[in-house]
Amino acid sequence: MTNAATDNRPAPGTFEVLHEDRLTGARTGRLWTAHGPIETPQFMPVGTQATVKTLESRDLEELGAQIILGNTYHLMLRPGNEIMEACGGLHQFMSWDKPILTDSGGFQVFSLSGLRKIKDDGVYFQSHIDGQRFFMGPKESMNVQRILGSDIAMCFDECIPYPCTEDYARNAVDKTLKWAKTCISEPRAPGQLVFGIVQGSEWAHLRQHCAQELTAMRNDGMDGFAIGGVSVGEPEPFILKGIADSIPHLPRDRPRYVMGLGDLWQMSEAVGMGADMFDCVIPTRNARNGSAFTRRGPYPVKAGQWKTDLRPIEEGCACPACATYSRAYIRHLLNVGEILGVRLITLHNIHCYLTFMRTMREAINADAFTEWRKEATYNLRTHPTRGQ
RNA sequence: GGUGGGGUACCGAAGUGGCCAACCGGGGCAGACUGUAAAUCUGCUGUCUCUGACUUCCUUGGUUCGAAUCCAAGCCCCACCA
Repeated sequence: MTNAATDNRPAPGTFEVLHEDRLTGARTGRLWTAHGPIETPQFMPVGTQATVKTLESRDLEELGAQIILGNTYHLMLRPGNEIMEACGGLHQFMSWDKPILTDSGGFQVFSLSGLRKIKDDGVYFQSHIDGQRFFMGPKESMNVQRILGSDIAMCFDECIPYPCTEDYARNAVDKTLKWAKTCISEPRAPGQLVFGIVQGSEWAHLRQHCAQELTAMRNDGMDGFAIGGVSVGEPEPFILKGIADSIPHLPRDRPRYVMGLGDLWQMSEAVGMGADMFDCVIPTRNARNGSAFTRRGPYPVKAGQWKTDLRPIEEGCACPACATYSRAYIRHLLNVGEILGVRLITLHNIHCYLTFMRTMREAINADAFTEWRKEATYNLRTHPTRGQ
């Protein structure tokens, strides 16, 4: 791109709401970052360790990914700050020049709960790799994210497990808010945005309080807002409740990101509530475990019934895997443990997710979101056969 | 032809008198997976009228209250020797 084009770009953090649905909270938008715009609603593939597993940056670009995730905790351990700094940051390191969002390590407070101790100022972790002990608080997390040079840095938070007591949740919210204040005032990479995270578990008043307190920081460097502590093992109604309890208390003119949500149907529901961004390991992890996603729901490609089925993973799909290979072949690759099998399904699943979001955006722009969602719901939730 | 070793469920392989429908691994089948300690994990895998019953451990016959396990014969496989 030319300098002129770069110069004319809106400043990082600019969020244009392009179209709002009349019947629901759904909207389309465009969020500008230091590495360009992302269209919302958007799905962000997860590349924890500087790679969306099995894919290279070129694949992601060809699939139409507009933004991917990296992880502060994991990248701090390996390759570590020194190497990352020497390599010019995450974009240059992995040859990806589109936007990157980095998770702060807050999720590891949850997922590595057996290897950490939470204090008022941060978290003492014991490395899952070699047992080395280290401290990560809001300052440490933001420093790592500054070095990574992500376009969107997440505030270091405490991702609350489910279920938990109200007292525990209140305490976690207090810490998350206190840490958020620290996060927004730490040094940043050029143009780097910072998003705060709403916690509160299943208590509406805690989520409201957290959302309002974060919103109050919007003029002090809080560029966007996320909903955390959902999809941490709770039943689906609680996932949707956590989102519903949070979104009404977040500003309409700022991006809203539901963290970790990645069920297609759940995302369409969340968009209806006004959510703009999502990330999830489901399409990539489940691909590695042999499951493909389609417009009609997921199904196991590894299943023996496809042994001689010459159809692609999904009929009518335009992804590189479906363009060339049969499910019989891919099933065989999975069956014998060939790495290409999981890569092909990963390509397909990411394509499926990105296409799902693109058609959703088109439907919103065409004032047809409700109809689109009705059809998607039918296909995803009530279609009787899997894989057809 | 001789000597030695061996034949166990789809495959490999434990078990050498009762706790054996038979450890374990592979394969097969099914399920789970939501800001990635995950190319991982879990369950099932003789038959049935399935909280019980029936038929199994090369074949046949025998010993024993009781046999995959002991004895005899036969068939087959492997190694070495001629």
